[in-house]
Amino acid sequence: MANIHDVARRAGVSIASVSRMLAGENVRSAEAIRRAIDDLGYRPNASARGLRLGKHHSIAVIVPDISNPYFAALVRGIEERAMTQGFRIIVASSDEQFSAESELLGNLIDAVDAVAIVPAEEGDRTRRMLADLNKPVVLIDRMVGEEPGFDLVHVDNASGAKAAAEYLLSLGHRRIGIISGRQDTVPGRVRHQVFLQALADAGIQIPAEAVKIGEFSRDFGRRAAQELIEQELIGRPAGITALFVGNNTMAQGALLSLHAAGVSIPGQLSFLCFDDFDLAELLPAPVTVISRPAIAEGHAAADLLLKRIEHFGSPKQPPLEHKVLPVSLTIRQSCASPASN
Amino acid sequence: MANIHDVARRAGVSIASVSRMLAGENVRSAEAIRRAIDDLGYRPNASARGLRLGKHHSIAVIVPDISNPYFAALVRGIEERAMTQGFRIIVASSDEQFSAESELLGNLIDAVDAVAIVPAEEGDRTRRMLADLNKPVVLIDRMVGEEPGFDLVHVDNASGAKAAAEYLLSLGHRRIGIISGRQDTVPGRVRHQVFLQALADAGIQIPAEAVKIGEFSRDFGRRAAQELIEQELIGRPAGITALFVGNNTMAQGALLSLHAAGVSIPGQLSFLCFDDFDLAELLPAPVTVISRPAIAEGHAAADLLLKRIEHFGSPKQPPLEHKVLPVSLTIRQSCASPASN
DNA sequence: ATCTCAACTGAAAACGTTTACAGTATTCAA
DNA sequence: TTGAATACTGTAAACGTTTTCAGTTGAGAT
Repeated sequence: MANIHDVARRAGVSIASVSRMLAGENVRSAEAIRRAIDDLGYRPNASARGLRLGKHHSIAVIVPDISNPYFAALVRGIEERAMTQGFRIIVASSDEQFSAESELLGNLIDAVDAVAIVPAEEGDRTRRMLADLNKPVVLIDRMVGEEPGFDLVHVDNASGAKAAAEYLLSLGHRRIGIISGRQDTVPGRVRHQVFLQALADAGIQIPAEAVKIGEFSRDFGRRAAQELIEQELIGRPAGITALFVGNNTMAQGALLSLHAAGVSIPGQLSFLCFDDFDLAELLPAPVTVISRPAIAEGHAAADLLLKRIEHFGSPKQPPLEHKVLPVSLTIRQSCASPASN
Repeated sequence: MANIHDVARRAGVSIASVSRMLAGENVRSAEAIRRAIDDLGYRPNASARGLRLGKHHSIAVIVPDISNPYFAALVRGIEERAMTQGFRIIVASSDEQFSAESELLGNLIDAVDAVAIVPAEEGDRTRRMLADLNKPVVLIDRMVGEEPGFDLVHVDNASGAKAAAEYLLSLGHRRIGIISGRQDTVPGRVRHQVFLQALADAGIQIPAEAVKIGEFSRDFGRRAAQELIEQELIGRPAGITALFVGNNTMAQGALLSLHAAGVSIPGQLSFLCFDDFDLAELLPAPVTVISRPAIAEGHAAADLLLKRIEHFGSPKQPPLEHKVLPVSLTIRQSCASPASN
């Protein structure tokens, strides 16, 4: 591989001129240099440049699982925006594990200028680890402590959960079940609590046995719905008439169980979940959802990061931003008024 | 950020000793060095190391679109395997465009040791571009020319298409429609031709108007099915009784149209497609598919690449490998015998 | 013809590593 | 106690850039 010296020699100039020409400065022999570069197929060495500049033009993106369509879309959004500024993204999946996450970051951190992360854990050790990185960080979707000290991109979980509750109430539901994700995460907790609060405000209390809390996983969704069925809370006169599920993966699992048990939606049960998903509209009962703008979240995260990278190290940092993106209730056909009984 | 000199000074040794200790060699002052490293929080600089070694421990992964669940799973497979060997992956989406792809690669190539790619175009210019990279390359899912000169990971498209045709024939279908992807790609071409050939072998000919060829996109699938409906080829006595679709995204689009038109599956039309997809089993008629092992493809690709990286530059390269992974017919409920009429 | 100023140029240092080489300390045998 | 062999150590060069600093060139004004 040709290096800058080869180019300089062939063009009959010093390496400084080549470097300057590449940087866009005025150089007398620009034409000769350009020709030499073409002839030799020269491309500046990224490591050398990174070493000299202390920059890498890369962003680490850590998500729990890249094969989850929501995170894939998020990554795509970050990628789109970062690319336009000449940044590349290095993607890694944490598997929702703090240990994997911190190891990943340890390996990656020297090769990137900034980190976009959907943290596995929202505890203080995550905050400390990220702070120790000493690089720009943007937190997506989740939190770490009260005052993380990083830029934030969230969706409006509270409004979404409230809208869900009010929609169900407006249809006349009074006995409602809920399947929620981990309460040590912002989306899990906010969606859960706001939904319950909105019901409480209307004087409705959910019986404890109709509340399921666990992992944000398809498998937990499946098991939780299965339990509800076995508890005879679904499809019975005294059972629940509506079910709210905290995210799309759990919802898919729940749907699997409900389907297997032959529960008719919305006939026997109204179904509503957070996060849209592919094909939601094709199901026997197209699912009504609170949908969120995953790609836009990625854009927002990248924008925040890019801005911070630009000013990093300088005395006057731009103020921390907390971007909250709107969600919307997408009404399809999985909810109906409860059969009067 | 502390560098190796700081560590050496604090431990009272030369930088060479620190470097050696880090490399796992025997060093008398290992303990002191370890302590100094901890105290200072020293981490070797990746750029400097990359510059010196000419290695980066990264793999570029180029897919058409990371937000497509199939590619996301593929990436995950590559990631899983690469990670175990201490390699990171740099992901980028080409949007199915050669220009984007080559630009991406131009930017990335100096920062990676190898490339895993699902090429946007299978033409010779792609082959040339990849060959010019002068780094290990593995082609996934698609081809570039007859003799690409790279390692290959494919799924057994031919067997899958054949199995699909034979299954439909065995159910008694004789008038069959097909929606296929771009014929300038291996998956598009092989699936299309083998399916047709298998029918031809049974003496069955598909009428030209029941053959739709286009992009591997949801939108094309939607339009193609819509055309079929408007041509009155579906749901009419003389129409087709079964439809084979070349991949999952087109299938989802087609399902959208069919659903909107109120076509009952498998009552009026048997439906079968290549590639499994999330929720396929939850649809009103759970879709029968030819499923492929996306994660395993990723593993295979990473293994090939890792092996080649290891031997790169040395005189005796391992021979080029072409790994073909099996697919399987997953029978659900979208296919039935045609109503006799 | 001379001077000033602007515009450009090149040599060299620096970024943080790894490693060849030459050197020094340690061990062991005699 | 010496010598040879072994084990470790440090110096310095190299990787390919960017950038400072001190020139050099050329244009324009006088």
